[in-house]
Amino acid sequence: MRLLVIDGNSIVNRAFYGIRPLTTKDGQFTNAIYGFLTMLSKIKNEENPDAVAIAFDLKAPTFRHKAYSGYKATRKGMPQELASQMAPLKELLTLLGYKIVTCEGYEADDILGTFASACEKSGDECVIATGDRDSLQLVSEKTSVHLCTNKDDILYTPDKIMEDYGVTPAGLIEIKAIQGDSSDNIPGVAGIGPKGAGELIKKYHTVEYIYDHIDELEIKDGVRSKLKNSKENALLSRMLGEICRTAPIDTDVKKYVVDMQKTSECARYMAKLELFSLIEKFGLNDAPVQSENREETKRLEIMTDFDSKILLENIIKDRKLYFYADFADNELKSLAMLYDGKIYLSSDAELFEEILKNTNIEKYTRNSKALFAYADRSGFEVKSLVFDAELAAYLLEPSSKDYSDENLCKLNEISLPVAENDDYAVYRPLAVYDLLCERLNGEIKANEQEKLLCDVEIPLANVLAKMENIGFDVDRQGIEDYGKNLSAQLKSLEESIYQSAGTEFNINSPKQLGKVLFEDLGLPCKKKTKSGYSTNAEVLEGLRYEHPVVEMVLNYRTLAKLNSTYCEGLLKVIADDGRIHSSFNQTETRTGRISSTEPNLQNIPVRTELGREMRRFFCAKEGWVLVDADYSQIELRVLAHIAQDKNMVEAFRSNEDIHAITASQVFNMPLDMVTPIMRSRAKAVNFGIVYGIGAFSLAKDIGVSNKEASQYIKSYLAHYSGVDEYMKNVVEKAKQDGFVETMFGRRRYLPELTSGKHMLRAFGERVARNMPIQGTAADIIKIAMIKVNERIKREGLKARLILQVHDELIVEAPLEESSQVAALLQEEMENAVALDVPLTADAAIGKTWYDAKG
DNA sequence: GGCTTCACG
DNA sequence: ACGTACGTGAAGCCT
Repeated sequence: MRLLVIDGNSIVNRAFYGIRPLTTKDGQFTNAIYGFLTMLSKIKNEENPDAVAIAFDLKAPTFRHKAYSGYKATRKGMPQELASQMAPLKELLTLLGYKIVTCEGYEADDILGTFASACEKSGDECVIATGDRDSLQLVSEKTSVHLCTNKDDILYTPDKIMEDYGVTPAGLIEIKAIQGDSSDNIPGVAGIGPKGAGELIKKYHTVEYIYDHIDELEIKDGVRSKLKNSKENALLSRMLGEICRTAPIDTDVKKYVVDMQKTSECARYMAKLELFSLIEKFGLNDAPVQSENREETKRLEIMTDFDSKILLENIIKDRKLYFYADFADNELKSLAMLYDGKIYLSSDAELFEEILKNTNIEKYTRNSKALFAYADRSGFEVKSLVFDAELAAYLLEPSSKDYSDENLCKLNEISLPVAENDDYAVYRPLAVYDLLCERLNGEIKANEQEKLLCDVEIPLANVLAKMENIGFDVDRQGIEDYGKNLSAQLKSLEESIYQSAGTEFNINSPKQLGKVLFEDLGLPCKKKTKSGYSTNAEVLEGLRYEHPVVEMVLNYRTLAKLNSTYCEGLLKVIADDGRIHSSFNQTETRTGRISSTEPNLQNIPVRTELGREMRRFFCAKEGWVLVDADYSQIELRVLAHIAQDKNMVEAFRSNEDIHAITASQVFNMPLDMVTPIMRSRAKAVNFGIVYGIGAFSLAKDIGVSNKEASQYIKSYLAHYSGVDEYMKNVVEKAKQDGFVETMFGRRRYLPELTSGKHMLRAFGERVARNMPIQGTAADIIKIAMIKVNERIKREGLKARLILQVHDELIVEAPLEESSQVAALLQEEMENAVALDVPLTADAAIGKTWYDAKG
């Protein structure tokens, strides 16, 4: 037989650098994939092999995976633009029926050498396709090398090697030992290059012979002394330069016969990568249509009458289960399991618990937070939940609004089976859930997001489930009294406003209010909205002294907000247990933060004293206290780390007031001369930088001229040059990749960057600057939450995490645990990840949220 | 259901 | 010439 062995890494490099950058609409680079497959097709046509093996190096893990355990961030090796194509390429090759060969501890070269030797023994023919002349040493009567160069491909046989180099293939190893190879860290003999090495080997054949007869050789004394000086290096190089031929791989040629079965998947995958010309090249044109037709005729099979025990045994044998669970009133309503292509429906809570608790059943599901919550209420832990399609889809496309199974199937072009009964229609996606999960998981792997999914999002769902179940104790009576007080004040304010304005109108209607202020009273209008006059607080502030009614309206607004959103709003959602159980949404934000709804506990007032009073009603239960810890300047610290800004890193290491230091840098004066005004301006610049700043908005924010504001920014970026560089680079990279990412590989795609509209593009650029910072901070506190819960469990405490507010965690703890909890909370938050700057968190203890917040 | 406003990080 | 900082959720008005 004739075996073609592809040097995968070498060919993919050639493809990447040889073909202009190509990307899909959403920014996935595809030029290396395209180039590889084109080259593969050409080589196959020319060489006509019976079997094909594709060898790859096992790539070193990238830094992100190590960051979780505190590894310092450095990335080397292949550029991201190429690295991001490796996984999709391998997936596609596999779908095309090729076998990929890798081997722990061995490089692709060694795999080539091993195949060559094996063919030698078995009498098969071997053709090695590579772009790298290193492999020429493997040439023999049975092995040829198909060398891909920029111009033409050259086929090397022993004769061709003799013609080009004047030595045998084995002689090439000897030449290399003397000549050296800087790219492989092979030293060779100092001062002798390819020409000199070639002459020596042509004459004396081996390095060993040269050194055994060093004083008898007919060579110049200069060359002799160079050889003598580098003897050790030369002998070492001789060893390093010889390709290993004994990698532990399967060399049975028959196993590498190409067998393409998944034609339709191939065609779809290529279509997804927008490589339409390849579909034709590989003859896959008709594939998708056929497969759609086949799938459409599939009927949904529902099983309702079966023995739970037998099914459970079968599932345990499979070690894997795809299922949906639905709940009603905190009870299991239906459990739908995919087994043997059929849907098994059950409401057997015992079976459900057996499955969830079983470590040997890998569970693939959706809405894992609800599962965790159910298990938490029932008093057991879910084990081996390895995949959640919603969470996976969120990591793949965080800007999406619809993670329903139907939509995910649609996006992945998976057609659903037909349901004959409407009641069962909801299970249609479950019938193809194995396919969907496989597809999503493949993409997660291709994006290198497995750790983010398995070590962050899935465990976090468990933490959030427990937080929702526990809830936050509130003082109902307190809120009611506070609300009554507000209502009374509102009533009297309302009358004063009518009197002052000289007319009765709905103060809550911006439209009516605008008419009264700007038409009836004739106040000057500075700003407009789409639908009329703007009456927001900023505008009203400006009119405060123009007319007494303005101040009253401002007050009215403040009180009305407190009353309706907070007093009335919160009273509506107090549960029977006297606590508020917010929902924490894990797939809502485009940056990786969590959000909170019904009610939103992440925007309880704090900035004004009156509003802050609300927090007195959020309390710990009898005999317990709240322990509240928040990160100090987490986003700026993340920025210092990501941008690797020497100055800013130093500032944080000094543990001084960062805004004051910034002021002293921007205003160029000693730290003790910084005034409060200067500090507050510097603080605004720091915030602005994180948000992707413009001079106009900064000027508006701190009330200085546009010119002055842009001066601040200029000075800031001059002092923090690492930040300046980061801000430029991150936008540049986002334009190339089509997305930005956090330290942990969370992505956000930015189609805005390719927009022709200036506004939209500028927005995309600000987001590119902001998301890696906000997102990394979000990743960090998520990791901290998981660690805090693990720690509390490990130490056997009763304390429990009840709330997260982006950079703040709240734990409810028995009074006697409070100092231990405060210490562990601070410790886990500060050590959640290791950055080049310290992370600091401050913890405080109190009976209510008001008291516990620093 | 879109718009405006305002609460939080 | 454009319009002006990132990320959320809730309430109320109005079409």
